[in-house]
Amino acid sequence: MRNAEFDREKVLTQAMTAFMTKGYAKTSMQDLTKATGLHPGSIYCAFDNKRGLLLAALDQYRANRSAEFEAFFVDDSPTIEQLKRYLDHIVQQCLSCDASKACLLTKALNELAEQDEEVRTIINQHLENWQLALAQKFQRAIDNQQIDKHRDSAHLARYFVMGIYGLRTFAHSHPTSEVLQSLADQLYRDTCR
Amino acid sequence: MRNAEFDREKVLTQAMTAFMTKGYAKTSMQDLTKATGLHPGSIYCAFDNKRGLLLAALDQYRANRSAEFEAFFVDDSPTIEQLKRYLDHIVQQCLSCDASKACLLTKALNELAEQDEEVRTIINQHLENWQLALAQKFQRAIDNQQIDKHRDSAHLARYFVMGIYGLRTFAHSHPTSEVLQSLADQLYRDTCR
DNA sequence: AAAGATCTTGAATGAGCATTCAAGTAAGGG
DNA sequence: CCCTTACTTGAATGCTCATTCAAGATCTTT
Repeated sequence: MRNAEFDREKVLTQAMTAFMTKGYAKTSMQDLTKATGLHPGSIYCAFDNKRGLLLAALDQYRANRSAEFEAFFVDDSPTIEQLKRYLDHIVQQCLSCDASKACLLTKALNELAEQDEEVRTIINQHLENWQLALAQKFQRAIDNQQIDKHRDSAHLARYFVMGIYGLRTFAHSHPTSEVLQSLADQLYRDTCR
Repeated sequence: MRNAEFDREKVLTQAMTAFMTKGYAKTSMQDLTKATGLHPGSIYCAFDNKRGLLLAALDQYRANRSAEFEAFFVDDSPTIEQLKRYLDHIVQQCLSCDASKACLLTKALNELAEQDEEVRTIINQHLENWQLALAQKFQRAIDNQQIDKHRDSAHLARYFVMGIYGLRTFAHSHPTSEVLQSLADQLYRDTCR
């Protein structure tokens, strides 16, 4: 026996960055060998092919974002304040100049949804889990009387998600932080009050 | 002298469809010759290269969408009702199964924004013009006391645009028409009331 | 320390890509 | 009605791509 020498998490993080920066189609295997430090053979041994590497990267991206999300909801401040801080965090991501401004899930969905049914299904599953997790937070805020009890948590979560999709697309035009923040602030008002 | 034999508008419409369906990178020149009926030489003669064809297609797409937009605002019904009908029209587009569910501008922006500064600038210019046109409609609605006079038309237009970006992304997960419509309805409520 | 198992290496492969260009074809002026 | 001019044609070009694989390296077990 002999174990693989590379750090899977590190490799996937670097692949994620490459895919987010150039998109799936424009990221060549040569780009990926450079980014990951792995030789083609190792990539094919570990991930089958380029598509397999994308799927693995998508999965790690999902896990990272999921942990990042839950971290906003561990303290005991009011849920709507936690939601506000989460939203502000996304605004900051959108304003950053590195690859993290994009969301790998939506970027891949945009590029591959019409071409690859399996990728579409996997990404939609991830996005739906995120939406369901958000709905739970909204429900908690409703239960704690921070949000009007007549509102529907599932609808609020969908609207919140829609707003974040919109913010991310809007960020491509390099708006000022004030403009982006004012959009996020209204999104917060329209969902949490 | 001798004139070109092909119908430029028809060719660009077919190229648009190809780019919207497969994305820019995955649409090969072979795809484009099939879609347009033109031979490679003719395409290179008329549009320089694949990128030139995209730019020409983007410009016609912008013109089509601009005309489509203005058509919603020619009658003399209240502006907010015109805005509502425009939004409902976009929901219908998002629900359709053909290539028209995507927006070529945002699709190309997502794919090329980080790679091609000129394309990004051109697309952002088009999107900003759309946003400005929307702001004028919102201002008209404010002037006619259909919308609270304390609201800012530029902000409302940005929020409306953000919502439409979000709706389009959301549509990739094939939601029911009820779900998508309820999101659009809230977007309408949050901007027009 | 030697054998065996598994991983790493990176050049080779063949397919598909954007682009070119020289030959073919048709229009319109004289 | 011919000749110039321009457009059309599509095979050829050279490049880049994803993928493979046989040789080499390294770890673990005995």
